[in-house]
Amino acid sequence: MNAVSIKEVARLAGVSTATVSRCVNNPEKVTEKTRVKVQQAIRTTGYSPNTLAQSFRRGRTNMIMVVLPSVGDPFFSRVMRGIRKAAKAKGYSIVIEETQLNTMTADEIGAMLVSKQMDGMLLLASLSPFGTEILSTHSQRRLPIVVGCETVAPELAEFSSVHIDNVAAAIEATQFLLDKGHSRVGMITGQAASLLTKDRELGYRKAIDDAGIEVQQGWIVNGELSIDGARSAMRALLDQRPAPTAVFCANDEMAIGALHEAKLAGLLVPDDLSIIGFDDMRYAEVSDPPLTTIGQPAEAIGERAIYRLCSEIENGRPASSQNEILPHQLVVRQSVAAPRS
Amino acid sequence: MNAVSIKEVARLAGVSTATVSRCVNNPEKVTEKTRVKVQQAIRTTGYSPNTLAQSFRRGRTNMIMVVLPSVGDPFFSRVMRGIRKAAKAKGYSIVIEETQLNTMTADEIGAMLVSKQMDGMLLLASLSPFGTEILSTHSQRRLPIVVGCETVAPELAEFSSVHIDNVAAAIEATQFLLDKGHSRVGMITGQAASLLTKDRELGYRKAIDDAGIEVQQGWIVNGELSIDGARSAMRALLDQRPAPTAVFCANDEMAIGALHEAKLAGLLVPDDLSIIGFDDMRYAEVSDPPLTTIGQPAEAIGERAIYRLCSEIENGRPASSQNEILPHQLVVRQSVAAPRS
DNA sequence: CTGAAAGCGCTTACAG
DNA sequence: CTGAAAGCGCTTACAG
Repeated sequence: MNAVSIKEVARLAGVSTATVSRCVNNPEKVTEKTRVKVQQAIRTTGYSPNTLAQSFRRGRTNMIMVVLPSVGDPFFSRVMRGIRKAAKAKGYSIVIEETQLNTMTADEIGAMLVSKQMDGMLLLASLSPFGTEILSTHSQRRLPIVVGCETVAPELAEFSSVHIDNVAAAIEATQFLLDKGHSRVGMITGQAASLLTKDRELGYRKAIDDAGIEVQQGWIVNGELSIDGARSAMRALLDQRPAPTAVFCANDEMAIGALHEAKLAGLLVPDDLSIIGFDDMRYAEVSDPPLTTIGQPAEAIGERAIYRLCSEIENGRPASSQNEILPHQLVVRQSVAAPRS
Repeated sequence: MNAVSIKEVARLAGVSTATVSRCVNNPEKVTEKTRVKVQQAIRTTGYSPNTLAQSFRRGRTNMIMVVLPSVGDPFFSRVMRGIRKAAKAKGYSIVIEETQLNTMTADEIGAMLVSKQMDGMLLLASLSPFGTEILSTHSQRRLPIVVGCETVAPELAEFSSVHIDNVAAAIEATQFLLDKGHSRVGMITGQAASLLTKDRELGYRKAIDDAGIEVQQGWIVNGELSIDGARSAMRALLDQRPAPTAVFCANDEMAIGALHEAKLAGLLVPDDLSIIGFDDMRYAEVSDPPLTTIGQPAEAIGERAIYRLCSEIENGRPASSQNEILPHQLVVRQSVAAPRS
């Protein structure tokens, strides 16, 4: 049950613990003969250094905490791939933390970051109570924090970030609907607290506005970033008189729920109703009809965010935050058409 | 950047570090007066104990490692909910580890388990090279390991597990197809290495067999547990002459890919082809048509697995492993019908 | 109730 | 190249 310690290895190899340590960490500082002896002892005991003690002693864990809203969100598959790749290349390990909708407050996350001695944090989730508190508790310590995917909250402005231009992407999505000839365009958005959807909402409003259309009361509905929430939202949208002929959903998860609900209501998509999503998660391509959406360079976001974070860990936080904007892409499939008549 | 230590708090409060420690961990062992003084000092310094040092000193991390195949797999949303709930109730924190298809060998996982001083591990993924090595390296230490969701590999038989009866569930799913009148039933399964799908395959074979039907060459195709893999698999299935009129997919992810591919091939589901999935992940209900599938008590699996693991951590591993079987449930929706003609 | 002291497993100047 | 020794931050018998 309890692991072998360095002492036992030292005893078995007939050397000091310092030498064992060197063999493990700086083999070049040790004679071949000693090294062989020690390696032998390591093998027979099955010794594996106590990371806790190592990190404790070194004052450094070489670990990065990745905070995401939920394991089980398909969007993060690709982001994680980029994260793993970059972390591996830079020699860090990743600790995944879920915030699971307000299960964890900013204070808890912050305290955990410090108390677990993480070298830095990649924040892929935005909780509303996040901003100021994280700032106040940890900003003085200048803990390296990079924000990914999410737009940066004003209170988090001092941290660097890596994401697409959510406003521009939302404008593009909405404009695509407008260009098809739609004039009544609804939107299913996320909780008011969600920064992510706030920017997408901004883009939507801007596009509608620039088209000289007034956003009607009831065109923007909260879909709670979930399938079920989006289904209710879609019902509300369809109850409007006149109802929108096209709907922009702030993410694909909601688009899939909305799409289903529209079909349940007897509408043909895209003939009777056009739907556009956001994210291009892997289920978007195989939905019926395949979903037109905004593609995010998810893997690149993860990768770039880690590189940036590592650079901050190694060189300290830059004087001013830097926002790295990666290109998005409109993915045209079959859930959008011109309005009827 | 570097956190405040207990020393500084002690100095500020004018007490010993031992007293500060007591205030934090056993407040009842300290006078009210001292406690107030210390708490004040803690507040002004923003002290938060170094978990590393704590765990190191205590020889115990109170952490459980949860190993799952991939972040972004929607099935685990609900499992994680159960895990979190139980872990919180029992006072453990969770460390999530992804294995991401062979990115990590059994040895690495095992070494990590020991070196990170985890109190136990919940294994929700099965990699083929897992069994024996984990066993050989760590079994002597009797590290508490519980296997969840997955069927237990023979080499892992000494560990307890919590899962549904995959064989019975697969029989039920296949039987449902048979009962509708299908006689040519194909299956899209996972990699040969996947234990999970091996059991489901077993159930499928048993049901077909018991119906007096011979499983034809080419009826069982590897869909690699992915959407794309399942799409290829479905194409292969449809190339059969005569082609199956119904397909059992070893999980919903593949069912969704297969469903899409069937529709692309011009088939009507369920009229021309019936499809049944496994897992009842959240996208199953909103697929078109809604997917008939096997529902797993995902949250309960997570919860029970953690309780079992905690009990092993606290009371030691039981002499013989215990397998806890939770009830599954056939969820009838609209992707299955009687065969044509 | 409180403090002085030992020690968890490791690494790293410092001598030799 | 190698070893003796100090010390990372904390907790916990042991005295008092």
